[in-house]
Amino acid sequence: MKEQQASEIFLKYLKDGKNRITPERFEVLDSAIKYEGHFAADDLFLQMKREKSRVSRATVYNTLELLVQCELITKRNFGDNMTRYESTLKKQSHDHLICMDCGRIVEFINSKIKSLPEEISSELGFNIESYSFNIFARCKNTKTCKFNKEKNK
Amino acid sequence: MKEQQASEIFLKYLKDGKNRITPERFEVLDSAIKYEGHFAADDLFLQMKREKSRVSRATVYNTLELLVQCELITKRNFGDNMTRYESTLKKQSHDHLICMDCGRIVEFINSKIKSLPEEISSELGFNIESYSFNIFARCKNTKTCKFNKEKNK
DNA sequence: ATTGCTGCAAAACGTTTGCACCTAT
DNA sequence: ATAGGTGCAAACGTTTTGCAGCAAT
Repeated sequence: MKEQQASEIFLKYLKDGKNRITPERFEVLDSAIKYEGHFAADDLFLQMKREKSRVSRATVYNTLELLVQCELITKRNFGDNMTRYESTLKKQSHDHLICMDCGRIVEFINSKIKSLPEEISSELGFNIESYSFNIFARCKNTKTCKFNKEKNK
Repeated sequence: MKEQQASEIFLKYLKDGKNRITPERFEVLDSAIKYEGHFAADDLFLQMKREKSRVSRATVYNTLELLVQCELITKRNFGDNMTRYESTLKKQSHDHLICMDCGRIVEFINSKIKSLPEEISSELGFNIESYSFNIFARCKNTKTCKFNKEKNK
């Protein structure tokens, strides 16, 4: 998917839902797509602020929710009570392993997981919406682990 | 596992770790075991307070962490930025489906998941610590869904 | 003209911390 | 005697809200 397509999808979503089309919302979309890796809402807000954007914190938080709803970004939870987001643009669906020593997040794809969430939902009488599968682990080889929780968020 | 065994496990854990053995800590253990289903730290604190316990909020939060470390309770995250706990006493390991309409939490056991987290960790060069697998879904039959997010936490 | 969206600051929320006192060792 | 734990309140970091003004329809 190209960046321009993302704008089009967002535009369509806003129109269909009778949401207003504002420059701020597209600023947030652009910054979210540009952001490398996982980010908290406030990370994005601060980054935008650094780049002299005038978009407010409230708007960033609100817009991220809209972007989740039209599936341009994904919401993640790595067990630290902080919502993280991730653009779906360049990546296929994947899951995460979080190193409990250094906080590093490793993405992986495992074919055995793929069908499970839908299968289980159906069995239980539900329609799946999404799922999250996180593994919490520690590096076997501590040399590769930087023991730096702060930098790897 | 019986409740008394839990106290013994906790006692052993505290001694081995050179942590002090205090009545407050065992009060928290007892209340956590008694609590039906999943609970937030503050839920437990308030419940204890209602039952005239004098244990402080800080002690409840601290002790819950100790109980997680000796595996008497499990930490959960259902994507709402709130840490939830659950006694491991009466149940085997399981995963959760959360209804996005009513907030109901359905527990399930699926044999295909069991070995996956360890397998994947190992492949990636990590030692597994724990994992979380949550499915977010909506009731197919809306009649069974109470649409009451507040009460089903 | 009418809503809905925005920016700002303040409030809310769950959680953590600082500190003086206390208590298990 | 001395760490370490406790209770309390205040602080913290993330997120939400209230409100006046603004801008997309």
